[in-house]
Amino acid sequence: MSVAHITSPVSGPCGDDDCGIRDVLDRIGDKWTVLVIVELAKGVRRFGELHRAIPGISQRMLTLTTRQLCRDGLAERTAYPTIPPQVEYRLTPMGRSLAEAIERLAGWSREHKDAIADAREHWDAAH
Amino acid sequence: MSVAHITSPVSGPCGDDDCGIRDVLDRIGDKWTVLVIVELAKGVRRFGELHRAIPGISQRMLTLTTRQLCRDGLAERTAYPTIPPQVEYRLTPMGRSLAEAIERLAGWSREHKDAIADAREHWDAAH
DNA sequence: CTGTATCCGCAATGATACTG
DNA sequence: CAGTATCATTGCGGATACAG
Repeated sequence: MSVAHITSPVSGPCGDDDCGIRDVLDRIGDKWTVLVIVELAKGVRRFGELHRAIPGISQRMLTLTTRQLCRDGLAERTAYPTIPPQVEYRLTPMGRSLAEAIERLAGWSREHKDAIADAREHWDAAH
Repeated sequence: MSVAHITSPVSGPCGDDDCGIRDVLDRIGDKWTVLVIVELAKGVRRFGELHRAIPGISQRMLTLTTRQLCRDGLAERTAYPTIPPQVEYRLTPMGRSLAEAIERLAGWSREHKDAIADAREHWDAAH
């Protein structure tokens, strides 16, 4: 019982009103999770397919990322005991709803990408 | 010249279709940015107010975070040369639109928080 | 093919002291 | 009050080798 909650400096029980925000970011704010979700949003994918579809990710990180998605109930893993083994990942309904929310954020990014780039240039020029 | 693109394993020019997703996360995926944005979404805030409103953040990280928000055109800084000095931060229109997008994500989190917690318990029990 | 197990470096963050 | 400067720490993620 009482698993060690060693690390929870900020993501505590939302001290004020940011309930949920830190939660999401602790879940998708890492380097690879969103990319995996986005790829899985396109359909069922095998381990190797994900690996190839997401350039730069290591086997290790892909394993860790998919595992956490499964743990959080955002994805499901199906292993076929064939030889060689074959494993499929797919989003759960909850995972798909998260994928939609992420897509909206991506939309924001696309809309404001240029404005941000401009702001940066402007700022960098003055500093 | 060809500036050294030493590190841009993923955040490159969106190799496939995830255009924008990595961009946003590179901007708000860190430990403090969203918290500052959310706090500023409530209104104008002074440096010290932000510091107190966001438990656990260090002066250093608050400085770095606000500065990046300004650089990206998401927030504005107004310094009054009084004694002691007084500095105000506020979101720009673009910053407010991002705050809204974030709030929607937070909404998702609140909606699915329990389901995720359940999924974790279930998973942890079986592993 | 789909992972595990180790080792390791670096970048992000924290802590502390100092300044205008 | 609102930073800046510096050092210490830590944990994420990369590389590599190995396994079922």
